[in-house]
Amino acid sequence: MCFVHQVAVDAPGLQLLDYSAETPLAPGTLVRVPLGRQTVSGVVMACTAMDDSPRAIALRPIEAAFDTLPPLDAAWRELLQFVARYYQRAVGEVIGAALPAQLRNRKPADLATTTPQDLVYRCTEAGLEELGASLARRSVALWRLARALGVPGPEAADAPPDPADSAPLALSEARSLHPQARQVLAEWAQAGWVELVDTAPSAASMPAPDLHPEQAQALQAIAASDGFAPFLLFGVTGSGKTEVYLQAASQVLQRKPGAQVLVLTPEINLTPQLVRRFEQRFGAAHLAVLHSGLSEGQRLRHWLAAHTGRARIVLGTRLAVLASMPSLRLIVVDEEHDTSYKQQEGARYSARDLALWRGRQLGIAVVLGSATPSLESWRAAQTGRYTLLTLTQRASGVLPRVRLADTRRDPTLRASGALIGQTLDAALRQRLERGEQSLLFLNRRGYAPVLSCPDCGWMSDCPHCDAHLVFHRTDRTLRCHHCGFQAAVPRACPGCGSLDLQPVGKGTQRVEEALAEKYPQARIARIDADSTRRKGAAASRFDSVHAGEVDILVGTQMVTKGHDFQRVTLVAALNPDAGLFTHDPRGPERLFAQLMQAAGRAGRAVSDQDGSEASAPEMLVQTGHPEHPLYRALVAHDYPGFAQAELIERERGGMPPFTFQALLRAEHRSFDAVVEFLAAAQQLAVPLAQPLGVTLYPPIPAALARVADVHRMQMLLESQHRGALQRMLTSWRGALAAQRSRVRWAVDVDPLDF
DNA sequence: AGCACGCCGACT
DNA sequence: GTCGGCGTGCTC
Repeated sequence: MCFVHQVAVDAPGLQLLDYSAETPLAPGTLVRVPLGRQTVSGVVMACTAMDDSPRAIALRPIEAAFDTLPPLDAAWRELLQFVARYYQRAVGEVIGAALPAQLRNRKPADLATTTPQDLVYRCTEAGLEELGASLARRSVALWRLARALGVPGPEAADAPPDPADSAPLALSEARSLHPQARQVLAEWAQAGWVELVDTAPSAASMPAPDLHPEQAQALQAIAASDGFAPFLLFGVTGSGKTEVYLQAASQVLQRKPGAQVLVLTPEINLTPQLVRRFEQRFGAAHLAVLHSGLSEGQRLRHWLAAHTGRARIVLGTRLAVLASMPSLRLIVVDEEHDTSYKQQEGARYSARDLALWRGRQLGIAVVLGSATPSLESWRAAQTGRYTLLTLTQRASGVLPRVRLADTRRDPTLRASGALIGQTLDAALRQRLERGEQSLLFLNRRGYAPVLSCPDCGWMSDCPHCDAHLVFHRTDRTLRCHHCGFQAAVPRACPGCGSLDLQPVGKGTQRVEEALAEKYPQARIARIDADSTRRKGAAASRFDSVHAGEVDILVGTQMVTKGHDFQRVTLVAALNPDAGLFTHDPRGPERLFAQLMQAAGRAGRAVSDQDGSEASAPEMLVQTGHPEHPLYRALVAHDYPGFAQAELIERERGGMPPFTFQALLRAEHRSFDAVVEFLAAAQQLAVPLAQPLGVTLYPPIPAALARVADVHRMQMLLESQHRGALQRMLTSWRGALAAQRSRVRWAVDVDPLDF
């Protein structure tokens, strides 16, 4: 007697494969199976007794099972299959995205050592006082450990230690700071410098603050819900959405022993404050974090904590939506409009949409939070599919006043290269005089987006992409932000030999330089992808802003996310107009969200020196189109009005959320090959699309038509009905695969970028 | 994705 | 005469 197991194997491009085993294995069991010459991990999806019917392929046996692990439950397996089906990918590819790499390339025996419960240490008062002095000056790793526990650095040796500095440190984290962390911490515990924190699942470790009436009402609605209940929590920055998440989570955990909560956030490294609040409320031991910045070891540990139910709260980025959570009872999606929830390679899933799918599957509440919801969610709330919960009060001060500075009437901006108009200049000087902080943001890093020759019109274009090389002044390079190409700045124009090459446009570096020249007394910091590439660089820059060591902060969108700057009273957008006139239909929506989010960074500064009242928080937008409805809505803080207008446009244009879309993307080094492939694809699509009422659009070049010498084109499909589009895609995909083209292609369902 | 097999250029 | 380039095909 023998049993056939259908296994989802960790190999992109593969559907379920059949393997044999002497004894039946439960569905969900993680196994190691032979695949060609190698051995890979997989998940048993089904098991049947072997019949006598002859098979085309001889079965190979399952090599081993991870029998110390609980099997993946039916709900998770269904999720896996759904993602593969809906996003038109092989199951094997989704497995690769969902399981941590260490599960995928480890043997079951190796796993036993990583499963014991994480230990969490905290510094004692004695430790805070004495530990620092005991450390050899040169052991950087030991200092890293000590600092993580809250031990003050050597420079602060004179100041009395503050017990509030003590921070809990999990052994799993400590290992990444010091290779022998286990031993070192054990020794420190012996010396009485650190103590083990009780990590038994118990009541919350920090009391919850009182809610204001709107928050209480929202919490009440979530708590009272039964079955699948999607909520849109609509509230401006500072209106206390996070506190609603925390207390909703807390209620769920109290109500049902062992229950789990999933909290999704766009980019975890930009939202340390959110992580900290969940840690403080529920204790680090009950929290698992899942994001791409973790080491493989950490990733495995946190994944296992979620899978075994040890973690009560799982906080993570989009990939966390695929985590195994056997007792999931509540899902929160913070900043639900954020486009980083959409995976942009491989299985192009939307974590926000999958969160809703899981919520429906399990019959639980899903809370989507945003100050500027996606139009999809806003419409769902308008039509009653989601329950709208609104927070209008801002706990931490008033909303900043938004002012539009008309750049057309500003003589100072006439000069070529001028960046700071009169209005902004006055506002900046006022902040500098009062010792308050300002935040300037623009969407270009580098010094200038392009270097150009005024004589012959030559531009610094990337030889490998259809994009400009960006001029970086600090190291005098021209860099392609798409393929990484770098070149030295040419001495003379390659076109005509002119020596007068000019930077055109403004990047963060150039703004920083202009500010330094204009305000020599100001302390200026720049935060963008270039200045924060080093690990921890972003955090230390944000810290110095919080500490008041910076007067003017310049950055890209990065600075508008996640961080509350209490001392910032002025936020300025230097040149956001480009976002108004893109060909991207979601351009305005994104611009509005970005500006609103930036506005939220301006808090009510508490003047700490002489007790005088701080400036009222203000946002300034430099624009040549102050009459534009988007800016009008921004000034009025009127998201609903803006959304209403955009939705009317969308409906008129037959665009999402009124239709459903899919994109076939194709790319190859040979342009002709791509054209040929898409022409064939279109031919195949016509007979499939017609009976289903799916609209086909002709192939067009992608927004970035060439990246690293690879040509990219795409073709759009649209339908009134999700189901019809799905059926069309499934059969089309089969026909395309049968083409055996050398062109790389993939279907993107519900695409965000065109 | 790996990892084969499979036919064409520069080396000991 | 080989070593090896990566194009295409398969993995139960």
